[in-house]
Amino acid sequence: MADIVSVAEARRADSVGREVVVQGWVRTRRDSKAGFSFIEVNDGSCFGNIQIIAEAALPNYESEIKRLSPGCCVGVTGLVKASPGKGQATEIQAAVVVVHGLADVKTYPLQKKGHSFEFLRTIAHLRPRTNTFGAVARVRNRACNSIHQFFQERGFLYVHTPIITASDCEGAGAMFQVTALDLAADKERGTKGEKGEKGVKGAGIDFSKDFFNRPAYLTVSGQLEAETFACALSKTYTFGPTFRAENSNTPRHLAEFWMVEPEAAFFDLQDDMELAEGLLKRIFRDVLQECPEDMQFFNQRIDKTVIETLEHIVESEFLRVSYSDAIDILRKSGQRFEFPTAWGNDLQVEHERFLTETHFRRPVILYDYPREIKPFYMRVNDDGRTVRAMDVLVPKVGEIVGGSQREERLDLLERRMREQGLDPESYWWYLDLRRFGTVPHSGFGLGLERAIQFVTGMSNIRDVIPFPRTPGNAEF
RNA sequence: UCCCCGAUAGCUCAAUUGGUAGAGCGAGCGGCUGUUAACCGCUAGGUCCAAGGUUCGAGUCCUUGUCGGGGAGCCA
Repeated sequence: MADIVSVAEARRADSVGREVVVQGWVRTRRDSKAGFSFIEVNDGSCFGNIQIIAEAALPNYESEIKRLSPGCCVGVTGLVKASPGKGQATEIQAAVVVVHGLADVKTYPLQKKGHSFEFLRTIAHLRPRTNTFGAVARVRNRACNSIHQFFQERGFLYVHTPIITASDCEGAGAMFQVTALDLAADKERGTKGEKGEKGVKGAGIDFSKDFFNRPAYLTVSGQLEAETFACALSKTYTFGPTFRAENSNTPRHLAEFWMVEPEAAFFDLQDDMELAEGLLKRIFRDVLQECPEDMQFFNQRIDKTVIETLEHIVESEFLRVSYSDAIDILRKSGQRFEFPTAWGNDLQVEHERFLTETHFRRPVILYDYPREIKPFYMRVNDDGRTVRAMDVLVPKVGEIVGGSQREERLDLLERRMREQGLDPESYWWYLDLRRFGTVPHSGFGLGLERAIQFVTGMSNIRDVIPFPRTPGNAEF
């Protein structure tokens, strides 16, 4: 009886001699006048295809097999043999070829040739069938697995923070509002009655009658909620989707993206940096080891330096440079920058690129930023002018991790909130963590897609998430 | 949101100073072949993004819009 096996398994040399069934989608078919056809089948289990030898003697050879084209779905029963040709260790001599579904070659959008990523984005439902997007999917899966393993092995608890949140002031950018109200109907009412309020946000809408009796939003970060669990269970992390309604149109931004956010009690900024460095190295090492074929592909077709870069990073220490030292380096560099490099200004992309790509040529962790340019929850240093923030910057992608030691002192935290125009009242539960058994703690956020971009060398973030959400784009 | 660039065959792209639309790949047919981004020959295939405008004449110049790319801001 034939075993149902993956293409990955059938490709292994030790499968020679086995009677197997493989199932997948046709990539190409080449006919030989010697009386048979080569069919390449891929099922996503690995980068490579399995080559099927289909003899003309098969009963459905003329009726079906010779009509097979890219995109058709087949199941093949046959004997795995050592392949005499170049390019593959094994092939399958087909005894039975079942055609599950044909794909009309005139209308099927994917061809044997390479397509531009811009075009593939317009057929996001079919692009997983391409080499590149299959490889991205496998690498992304591997990275997610590594993230969980990394934290689980270190005793971090996976906490599910809410997707819908009522706190509209997490300070990480514009939010998507969530409502169960019929906004179209409410808008009509509003414009009929009070003409003056047209155009005002929420005009004519009474959110106290909404589902949550208040305005609600999609989360921009699980950090504040994760802190509540860190202040009880010590080491925690969240890993889930986050949403930003910013009108960002860049190859590094998405409206919906996945973020890893560890939050750990008794961790200071040093511990936080070590944790971030360890996590990134773990992801890189695992992907290199576990996805060699996919990485080889990225190295050949996408970015000829990715493997070398990742190997180098895994072996070397991330540099740690204070914000103040970074400003000194930039000022003394002799480089001309569009934006001034004065102490107190936030670093611009050009500055980050100079540091990671020209000056240090590797990942850098910057820390101790000016308090004015960082959010309220970051712990103020003894100098009073900096906070314990840290950003991990990598070449090309830029900021991949942003984190900090959190302010655990109630009075200072409240003062910082008022400084930034926030009302401590609305953060009563967050402040309770400092009121009752406060603890030094730290955490960071890792943008999953940016990490995948860095690992694969893919230049546009829209091509490392299955279904990208960006301004004006949610077709699939 | 701002700046720059682009949109022509199914895909990737050409088209001179404004003068009747081209190639490669893909597709169809034929040839050849243990092939592997196969190869060789022939054939078909176009609302030149949309709407206005300038002109005897617009793929080409102008305006507006839509979509895409690059850069910037916001950030992860």
